[in-house]
Amino acid sequence: MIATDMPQLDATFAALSDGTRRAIVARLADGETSLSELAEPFDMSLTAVSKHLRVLSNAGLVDIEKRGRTRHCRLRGAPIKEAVDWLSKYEAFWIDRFDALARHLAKESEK
Amino acid sequence: MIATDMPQLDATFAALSDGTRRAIVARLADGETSLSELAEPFDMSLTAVSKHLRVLSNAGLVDIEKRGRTRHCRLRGAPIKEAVDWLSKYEAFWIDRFDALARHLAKESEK
DNA sequence: CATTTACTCAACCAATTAGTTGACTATAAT
DNA sequence: ATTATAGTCAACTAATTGGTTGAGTAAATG
Repeated sequence: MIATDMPQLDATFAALSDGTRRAIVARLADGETSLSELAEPFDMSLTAVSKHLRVLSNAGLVDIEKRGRTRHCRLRGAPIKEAVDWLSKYEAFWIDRFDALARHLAKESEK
Repeated sequence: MIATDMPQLDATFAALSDGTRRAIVARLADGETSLSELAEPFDMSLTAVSKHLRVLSNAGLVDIEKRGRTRHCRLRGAPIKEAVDWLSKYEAFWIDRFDALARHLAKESEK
């Protein structure tokens, strides 16, 4: 049998498969914010953005903290790291040749 | 406005959000195979696996070549690289602390 | 106290997804 | 020529997704 059952990875990749949610992640990388501020640049209802945020929250990508009447959102890195770790297993397929060459030469020059 | 429209990235992350498809990717990293061979370990119909493979193919993650009556499948790295490149922008959030500390110390010691 | 702000919640809708089965086509093997 | 293999295609189903609106709650402000 093959390990197909990795719900955290499912959730992370699914969360990142939507442009609005990736934009939210990008925004949160610049600093914590409230939902309203997050929603402002998007051409959709606050409810819609709230739902996207919940998807990110369920995937563990953002932390939502109730502070007074606003919700403070913070980016969490752990799931992103897990995704990168998974993708890294297939490095051989996506490392571009210049990179690969550069690394090879770097290793050589260490000797 | 924010760049939410990156259909290739949408497709790549969506394709990778399913365990069966990730298992197919993992299998193909070990070498090219036919659909039947790919399908063998899974507890689902050949049609179902064929559909998963089509999702991967549409996302550009695998290349399907008709060879006689079998389909030969090969992993393509470019979309994976694009995903890694996107995720790398948020490195600061997922680099683990030992790594981060090590880098910090390395930089300090350079002075 | 009244109002505005920052949300949540429930109900609904249309589109997509992940799976099934049954019928079909094309190639290879006996 | 017959049969088995490798796979596609169409039709169906159940669940999920991404969006909407309208009503409601909780906290800050006038």
